[in-house]
Amino acid sequence: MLQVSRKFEYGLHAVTYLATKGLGRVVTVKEMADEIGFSQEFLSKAMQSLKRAGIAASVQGVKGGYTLGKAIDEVTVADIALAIEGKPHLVRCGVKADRCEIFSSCHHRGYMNTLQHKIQALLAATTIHSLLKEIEG
Amino acid sequence: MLQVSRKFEYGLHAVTYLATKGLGRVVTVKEMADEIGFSQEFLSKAMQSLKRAGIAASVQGVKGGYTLGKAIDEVTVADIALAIEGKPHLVRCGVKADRCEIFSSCHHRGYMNTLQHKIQALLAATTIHSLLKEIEG
DNA sequence: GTTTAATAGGGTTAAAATAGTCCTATTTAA
DNA sequence: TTAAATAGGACTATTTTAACCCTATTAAAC
Repeated sequence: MLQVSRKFEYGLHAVTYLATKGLGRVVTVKEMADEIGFSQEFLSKAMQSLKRAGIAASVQGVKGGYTLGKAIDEVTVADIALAIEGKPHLVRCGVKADRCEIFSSCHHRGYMNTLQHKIQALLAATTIHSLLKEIEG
Repeated sequence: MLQVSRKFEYGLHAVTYLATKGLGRVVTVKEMADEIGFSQEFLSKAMQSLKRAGIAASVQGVKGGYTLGKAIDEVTVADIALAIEGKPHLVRCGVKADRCEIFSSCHHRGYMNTLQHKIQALLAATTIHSLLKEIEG
């Protein structure tokens, strides 16, 4: 259905939230979940993915939490999608050839691949910095 | 995960298959399923959707089947996606506001909407005619 | 007229993906 | 030592997608 996952939406909100708080400020998952308005446990998973990708940095222990791991003009929406949803596959055969019954005779692969790259380029064209500017007006 | 549905893939293959056969030729679902290589029953559903949208035309009864309903330069990949998957909703709140817990406080809606429109524009930029040229080289 | 091969489509089941929860371990400030 | 946080594995529930089954309708051929 060409829809992003909720986990991605959560992650994007979290990153923009962290960004408005500034690079230094350590924010707990609880605070973000309360402030933005969704499930703490699930947001926590998104944060772990963002951390592994270096987009967020974490501080463990009491007084711990998350901060941004990179400058806001060095992270794009595509990076966040990659961190949370993994490599994009517009069509099944991208995941694994044997996912498609007609892999060998398929004529659309070239087109679908370029289409996917173009969509990726759209996501990569927005940095958190530019997204914030759009939000704040 | 930003992936198109299999039904859409089926439909796109069917449309390009019909296109190579020419506007006049009536083709059965069985022939297409055999030739392209997938489930007749499921492809049948895709064809019904394409027919409702006017992209395919049908002939009932013995010797019946499907033909293209429009000229190949008047149908875009976006039209096929719309016919088969319905109106696109990149994010849940597009489907229905109450699908999102934070609808009223959400800051990303504007961006996600423009992103969606850009993706639609990508799909709308390819007609069956241009897709065939790409395939046939 | 009857048979046959096709589309039309409702309804149900099966499988896969997504979302969400639970539990335990680890870390570190107080 | 306690408490508040991240880390992450394992499990469950929900939703979506894919597939299947069955019956009706249509129209050519006989």
